[in-house]
Amino acid sequence: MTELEPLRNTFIQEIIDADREAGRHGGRVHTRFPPEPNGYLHIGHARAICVDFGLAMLNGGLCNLRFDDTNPSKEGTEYVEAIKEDVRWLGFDWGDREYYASDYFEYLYQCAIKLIKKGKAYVCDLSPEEIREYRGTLTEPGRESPYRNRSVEENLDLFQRMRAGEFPDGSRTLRAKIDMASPNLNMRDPVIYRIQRVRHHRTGDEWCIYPMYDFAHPLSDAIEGITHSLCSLEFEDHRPLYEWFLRELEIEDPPQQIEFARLEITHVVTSKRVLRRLVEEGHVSGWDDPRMPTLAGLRRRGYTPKSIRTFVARAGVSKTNATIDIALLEHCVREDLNATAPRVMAVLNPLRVVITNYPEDLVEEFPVENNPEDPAAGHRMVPFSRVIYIERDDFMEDPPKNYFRLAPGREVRLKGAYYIKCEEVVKDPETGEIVELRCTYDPESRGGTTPDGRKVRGTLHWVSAAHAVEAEVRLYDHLFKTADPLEGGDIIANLNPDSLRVLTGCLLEPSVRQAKVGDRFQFLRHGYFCVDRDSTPERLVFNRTVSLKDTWAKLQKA
RNA sequence: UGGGGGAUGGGGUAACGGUAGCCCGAUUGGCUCUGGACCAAUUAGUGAAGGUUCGAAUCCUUCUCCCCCAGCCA
Repeated sequence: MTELEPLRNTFIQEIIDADREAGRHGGRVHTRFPPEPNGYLHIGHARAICVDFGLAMLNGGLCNLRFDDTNPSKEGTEYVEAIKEDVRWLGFDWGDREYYASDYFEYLYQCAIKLIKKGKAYVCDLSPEEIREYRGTLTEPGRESPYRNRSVEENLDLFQRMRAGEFPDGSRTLRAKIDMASPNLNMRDPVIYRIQRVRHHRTGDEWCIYPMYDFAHPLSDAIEGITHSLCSLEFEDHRPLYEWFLRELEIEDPPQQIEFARLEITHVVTSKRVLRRLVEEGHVSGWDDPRMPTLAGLRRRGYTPKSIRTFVARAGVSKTNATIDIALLEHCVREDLNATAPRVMAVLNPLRVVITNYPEDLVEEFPVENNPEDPAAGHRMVPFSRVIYIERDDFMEDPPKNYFRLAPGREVRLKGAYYIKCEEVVKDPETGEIVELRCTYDPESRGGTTPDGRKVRGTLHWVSAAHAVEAEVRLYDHLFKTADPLEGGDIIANLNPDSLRVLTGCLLEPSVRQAKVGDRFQFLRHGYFCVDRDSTPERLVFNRTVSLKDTWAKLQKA
């Protein structure tokens, strides 16, 4: 995965280098990717995955997959399966190191007991509202809980009875005894265990008390021998707490938490809450709608894992909150697909062309290269006959001077076949719509060049009417029309009404007939497309992954 | 007006006291049987003000702006 190489150029790598030089952690590098199984992974997670796994890989270390499943009310097995599939798809392997915070519940419980015995934790009877009141504010210190100075014995007894299920949900908590006057709110006696009678997806009804993230995370890292615990910026404030637990529990060779910025992209939203809303309100067809920034959506859209890794590496990793232009992501898929996707001719909006001087029943086959970027890809034979279809946009009755395509009296090249000249435009007498072009071909131009070497500026793609395969093509655009989906405060108002255009009756060259779900192609002069899972042999369905850069479109706009 | 972070061309990201570089984008030109790709060039930057120094994006001082934190979420 050489595309991950730029990750060496990050402040995290510098820390790793310094650690190794100092001989810390015995020179080991061991990271973890710790998703909470409460939703689908999205492009934002891709950075975390690439950084966690990538940095381990780049440093000859290991990365664990650990499900942070300490809140059963939101989590479920369906998510763990989806997450595993997505991480694997992105190209990473955690070997047999698939862990769950819930595997450590007993150990965590014992750690809590230890804290109580040290006088560093206590059972608190305050209600959630009271805890909030006692916590103070950003500018005022908190007040100590009246239960703060219970004896070790009483705390031990109460905590054991919490576990035994003697108290109702929410009635008591176990809290770390730190400092209610700390300017860091996280240090104001944070709750480390709550009572919650919710069935856990792995431990079932074994527990009715569950540890909080701040408590479970450092200890899970410690158990797994993690050296560098990488997380996002909002946890910077939690680092003192992370370290407090490790210190109080006398963990040897403790892991260190290092924070970096989340990945934000223009025209994209990565909030789980918002993504869920889009799905639930039907603005998209599901979590894997090709417009969704989920890994499942990107996969269905046709993005390659490699292009996403490249994107993450090129975007870089820092502590600056930054929004990367979606153009970089699109550039990365184009770059990958340009090198690998077989070319195919597809007429999305067909215009019938009759070549009047071409024999009525003749069918010729022309070789067309599968990928000019890759000679090894070879070529295929494409059938040609008297009636063909070209793109409606490739003809203009009254063209501007910089239009190189077909127009009355003009000559163009049909890719790999012949030069044709437009002789007549046939219109529907009622509507005036152009229904057919009547052209002549130059037999001398067979294969795409003429002996006289005359230049033709335009080369069009085409399909033979008699051999064409019909397909549905779904054209996707950014889900949000504004670079910042939150602009103006109303996400829904910023939805791009043209984010999906479904084209039916598209005509493709016959070589695509065998295409299987997930196969990727470049439709010549259009963009990159892949076969959608809705596709059947009778009814092919393609998704546009990304368009080709279109300088003509740009010229038109100007 | 508590605490924790952050500011380098249009968007990202390097440079760790010594030529501000790279990627994306944009623009221009070249090439082309994809108006793609490719090639070349251009564009444009150290948040502000002081200070230290032969020399400052980098060190010091002050200021400005932005992000995060008051879940029994992670």
